[in-house]
Order: sequence, then C-alpha cells, then structure tokens
Amino acid sequence: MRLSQFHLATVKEVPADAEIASHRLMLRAGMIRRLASGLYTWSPLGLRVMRKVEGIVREEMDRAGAIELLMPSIQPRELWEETGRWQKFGGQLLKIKDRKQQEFCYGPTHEEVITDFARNELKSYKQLPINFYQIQTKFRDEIRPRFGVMRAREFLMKDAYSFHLTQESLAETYAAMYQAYTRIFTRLGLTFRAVQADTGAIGGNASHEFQVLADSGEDAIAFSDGSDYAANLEKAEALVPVGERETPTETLARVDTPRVRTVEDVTRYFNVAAHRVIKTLLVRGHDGLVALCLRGDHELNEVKAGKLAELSGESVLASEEEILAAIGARPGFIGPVGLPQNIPVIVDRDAAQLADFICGGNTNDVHCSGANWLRDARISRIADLRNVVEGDLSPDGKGVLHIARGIEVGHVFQLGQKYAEALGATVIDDQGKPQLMTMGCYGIGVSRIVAAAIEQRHDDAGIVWPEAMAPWRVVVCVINPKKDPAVAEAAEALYQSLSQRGIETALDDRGLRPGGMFADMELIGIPHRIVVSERGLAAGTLEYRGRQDADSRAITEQDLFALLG
RNA sequence: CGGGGUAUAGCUCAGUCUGGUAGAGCGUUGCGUUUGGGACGCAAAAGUCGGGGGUUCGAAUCCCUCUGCCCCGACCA
Repeated sequence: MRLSQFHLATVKEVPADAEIASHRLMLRAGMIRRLASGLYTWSPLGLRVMRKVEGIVREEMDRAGAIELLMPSIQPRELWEETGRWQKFGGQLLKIKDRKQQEFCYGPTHEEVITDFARNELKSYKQLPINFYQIQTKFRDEIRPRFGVMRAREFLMKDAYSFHLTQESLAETYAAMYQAYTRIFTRLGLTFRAVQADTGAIGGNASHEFQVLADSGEDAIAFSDGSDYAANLEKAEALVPVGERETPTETLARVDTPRVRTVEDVTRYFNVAAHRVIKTLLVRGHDGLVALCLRGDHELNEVKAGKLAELSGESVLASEEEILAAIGARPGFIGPVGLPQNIPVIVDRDAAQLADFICGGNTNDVHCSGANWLRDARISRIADLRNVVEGDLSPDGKGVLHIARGIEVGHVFQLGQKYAEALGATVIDDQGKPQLMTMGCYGIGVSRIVAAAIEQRHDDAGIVWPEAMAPWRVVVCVINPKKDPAVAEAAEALYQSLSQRGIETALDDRGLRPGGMFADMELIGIPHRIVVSERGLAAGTLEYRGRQDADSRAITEQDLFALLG
C-alpha cells in the first residue's frame, strides 16, 4: 500500500477523558473515531487490524470444523418472547419498532435465532454434531460504555453455537473449541489465560473465559503458582482453613463506639487488625433478612452468596430502612451477637475460625468485643462467601493463588438444553423418537481483542503490534525522494520486491519530513521499518529498525528478505 | 437510577467568577525557505459560543429549561 493513496489520520491531541492506553492510542493512531456514546467508526487503518483478527479467528474456526453463516442483526420480539428473554435480558436489549409498529431488538447475542434456525434445519441425529458460527455486529446498551471499543455498545463478535444429541458429543466440541481458542490467542501473540468461569443462572457443566492479562482489565482472575489452576474471581473457591477454631480467652463486652461505622473505623478505634473484626451484611432472603458474616479484611463474593439456598439467586443488600426496622440499628453497627432468632446467620469459612472478635452490637454506636461463636453468637451455617485473596491456597491443593487483572476476550460455554427446550428444537434419534438437542456456545470479542492487544503491547511512542495483527508488517520510509530520484526509485523497487514476496508492505511516500514519518509509523505500530535515503544508497545497504529496537542497523536486501521470511 | 462535571473554530482547549464587537495551539489552504526524529516565515479561510426561553441598553458570560457527552456511585456497613 502506498500511504499517499491511503487515509492515514494520526492526531497529536486526544480528549482528556480517554483514560486507558488503548483508547488514547487508537484515537491518536486514527484507528477509530467516535460517532456517539459507545459507537465508533473504524477507519481504514483500524479496519485492517480488525480484519487480521477476524482472519485468524475464521481460519481456526474452520480448522476446528465449525461452519460459517450469517444471521440478521435485527431480531423479532416473538422469538425472544419464546425464551422469556424479551423481559429478562433487561436494559441492555435495544428495542426498536418498524413502520408497522412491529417490535424488534438489535441482537445482543444470537441464541434465539440460531436455535430457531436449527429447529427448522436439523431433523435427524445424523446431521449432528454441527457447529455454526458467524462474525457479526452486536449491540448491547451498556449502562456505561467506556474505554473506547473495549466496552462499546456496538461491537464485532464471533459467536458459534454447536448442536448435539449427547452430552459427550457436546464435551468433545467444547474441547475442540477450547483448543481452537488457545490457538487463536497464541497466533495473535497475546498473553492470555483460560480461566474457569461461573456458569451463572443458566447452569450447565463447564465454562471457561479467555482473559488477556492487563492491569487495566475489568475482571479479576485467580491463578495458582503450583498448577495450571486458573479461575475467574467470582468462581475461585476459598478453601476451609486448616486447624481448629481458636479457644476463647476474652469475655464479651459492649463498648460505646460513636460514629465508628466502617471496618477501618473499628480497627483504628480498637487498635486491632481488620482480620480480628467480623463484618455482618444483611441481605434479602426468601423469607426476610439473612445475615452474612465475613472477616473484616475479606470481601463478599456476590455470586457465591447468590447461590445460597436462603437467597433467591442473587444477593441484594437490605436497605438502611429495612435494617433499622428489623434490627433497630443502622448499618455499621450490625453483628451476629444477639440477632433476632428468625434471621439465619451464615458465616464464612474463615470468619468461623475467629475467636475473641469485634463486631457490631446491633445498637447504634455500640460494638461488641471479645465475642465468640457459639458462646455468644449463633452459626446457622458455614459457607464459602468471600473472594479469594493473594496468597490463599489453590483449590486444587497445589500451590498458592495470585490475583491478576484480565480483559475477557473469549468465552466458551456448555449451554445444555435451555434454548432447545424453550424453542422446541429436536431431532429424530436412531429409535425414531424426537430428542431435544444439547447446545454449546462460544464467543470471541473481535473488536475488543484489538483494544486488548494494545493494552498489553504499547510503549511511549505508540502501539507495538504483534506481527499477526499489524496493519502492515513492514514500512519502507523514503527520505527526500524529490532531491534525488534514485532514492525514490530504490524505495519503489524495494516496495515492489517485498510485495511480490507476499510481505504486506507500506510505502511511506507521503513526502513528510523524517521526524513526522518515523513518529507516525511508531505510533501505528508497524513491526519493521526500512529507511531508504541518499546516505544508505551511497553505502549500498538498507537501514533496518525493529519497532522495539533501540537503534537502526545496516542490512542487505537479502538479509531483509530472510528476516521477514 | 443517584451525584458531579462539561458543551466555544475541523481537533484539543482558554475566555464565564467580575456582562461591553470571539481567542490560543494543533490542523487546513496559498506562497517562500527548509529536509535524518513531529521545521520556519508571511498570508488566509474557518465559530447560529449545544437548543429554547428569560433578565439587560447590551449575554459565550447571569437566571430558567431541554438535550448531548464525560466522570463517580448503584450495595462490602
């Protein structure tokens, strides 16, 4: 590509509210332009990169036996009514009407459409298993779009849906998709981890997220240093602590603690560590309030809490009014000692080990010290309620957990029969009987990968693309071609011979001064740079510099071809 | 949904408190000089100051209202 014939649109300034590196760099490099909140135009440069990602995804999906199709982005309400998700999906579902007032939504995902397709197309078990995929624009009306295309409302996604007669068949395709994803992210040159994920309300047997590791990631993941265990923080189990509960040595006392509300306040007031404090959260259960007790230095894991039998699927904190009405004290002064009998007290595994702890006194401005389980406070049940922390033992018994941040770029999921059941998707089995199909679904955030890669790979000068994602692998920069026609000719000849070898090459023939040209090429992250100048021509060599090299070096044309393979 | 901020030239922003003919940098256009790390000079084009209403002799500036956008929060007591 001759850059004089392309549309490169780098800019020096970027809005103050572009917070993370990938967002800033994508704007500066001119890869994207914002149209409205969460909506972006992909410029020719940005699109080249996204197409690279798409290409690798497509190749690996095809290799893994999936078949590409394309479904509409707009979907009819009736189909979503069949699965109950027209209501359940919530505010993320963008609903629209046509001129006849018929209702539609812009597809945030395609389970309904593909299952409808499958129930019409698939009649016999002999057609199974089958795995359909598409690369399609989706729209989710995010509460708060941010970080550019990282969390945009409209985004490009590869989604695949597999259909099976048996769970075993599903497990096979699931494993194949897991392998395909591993190949995809490896080929893309990203540092990633496949982590166990919570299967959520849908149930199902297995789910893994593929997380690109980056400090700016919105997800927390836990991984072991002694095995390949890795899980989303929501999912990672906090093991039962070793050893017995300590023996009480103190007597229970009520202490006046005016305005001491938070755990931090309590540690300061009593001069104790946070892990000697019990914090008590009141949540709404099936049947009135439920108390959840945790150590002061631990955080509630809402997914784990939501699964408690006493709760109805999700953990919703009681309001201050509810708490006042039930306990007679404000939040901040709630504790397990002397709670009304009708409130179940569910205690975290670690919290249950404590002795002589401090907790709220269930009276405003009062805390209890020297409190002990059983002697002073009921335990209805002990459960894993907390998020794991750095240094916890790995749930598989090997090694210690570390916490890292990640960007979710892929998700594989064994769906089961939920959608097949709702939409009546059956095939005739070898006994001639209709059987519900079992499904899997597998997503990859194509546009998000572009941002995630930049997040992981950039420096002060700009983007550092992995070779597989770069808009061009090499750029030929021409210095002062007008002064000496031989320079222009040499650059043109090199550009031609690189292109003929199938190496994607950009020729920077825009006529910029060297400084501006170099800065642009570094900003847009081209992995290899060749400078053709009067100087080099005289010496009979080319000047090569890799994107992350400190200096350039002389190289012959033959060595260059060898280097670029 | 709650709180806060913001809206001025193509872009990034000053100017608003204290009302008096609209500003800068970058970019763009023309001419000239330059040409190995974002050059310089001269000239030029470019803004219904987010929309509507009000106060005033006079509003980017004060008041009301609507809208867009951004940030924080939506439970960890």
